[in-house]
Amino acid sequence: MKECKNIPIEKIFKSLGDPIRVGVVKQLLESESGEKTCGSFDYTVQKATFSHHIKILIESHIICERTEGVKKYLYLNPNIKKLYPELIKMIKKI
Amino acid sequence: MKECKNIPIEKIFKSLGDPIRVGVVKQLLESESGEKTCGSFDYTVQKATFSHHIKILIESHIICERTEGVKKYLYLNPNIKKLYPELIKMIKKI
DNA sequence: TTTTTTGTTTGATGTTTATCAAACAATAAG
DNA sequence: CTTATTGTTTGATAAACATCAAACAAAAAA
Repeated sequence: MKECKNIPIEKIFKSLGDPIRVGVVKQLLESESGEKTCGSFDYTVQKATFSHHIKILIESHIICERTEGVKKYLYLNPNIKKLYPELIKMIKKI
Repeated sequence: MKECKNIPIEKIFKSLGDPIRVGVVKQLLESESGEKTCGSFDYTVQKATFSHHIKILIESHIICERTEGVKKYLYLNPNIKKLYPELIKMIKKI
């Protein structure tokens, strides 16, 4: 099974196979600036749980983070957009 | 989170978040006729395990089955192709 | 009728996952 | 220095998952 720049497709699918995680990506796509702080998302779990999901998205290289003071800004990995533009299209449809 | 005709996107992603299952879809895409019997796939697990993965793909409506005598033919769900053509494109890239 | 082919189901086992509460860490503000 | 804000880590728990071997089922062939 070929891989695209070390981001295997099944890992991407697995990462997005959870409503909270796919919700994060959707909310990022809908955000004006393209980035959001962890605390600014809509989610239905405890923040510890949410933090866990964010970690998974970062480890699978779907999102990136940028720290500014005490806040952490999340944004979509530009590589993912380039490698799998179809993925973005799909999630925008939801 | 909106759904497309009762096939929620995160369920699709979850189903495809496994190398064996995404491999099944890929092999179907590569097959001339568009369908294959269970036994004709390349896989690295016991047939009981493979059968389990096939069940998951069918329950998430990614593939369909058609029985002919003692054989069972699998093919991609035409609805998935219509609703998420991007998905097919992604998997073809692998 | 017996055997072969094709695939499923069951039961067991170990792993991974999602979740929470509580404690923690780092920065900023008072 | 103390408190508030923002987010992470840890430890525990229950559920889901991947896997295998063995038994099973249904149709076809011998």
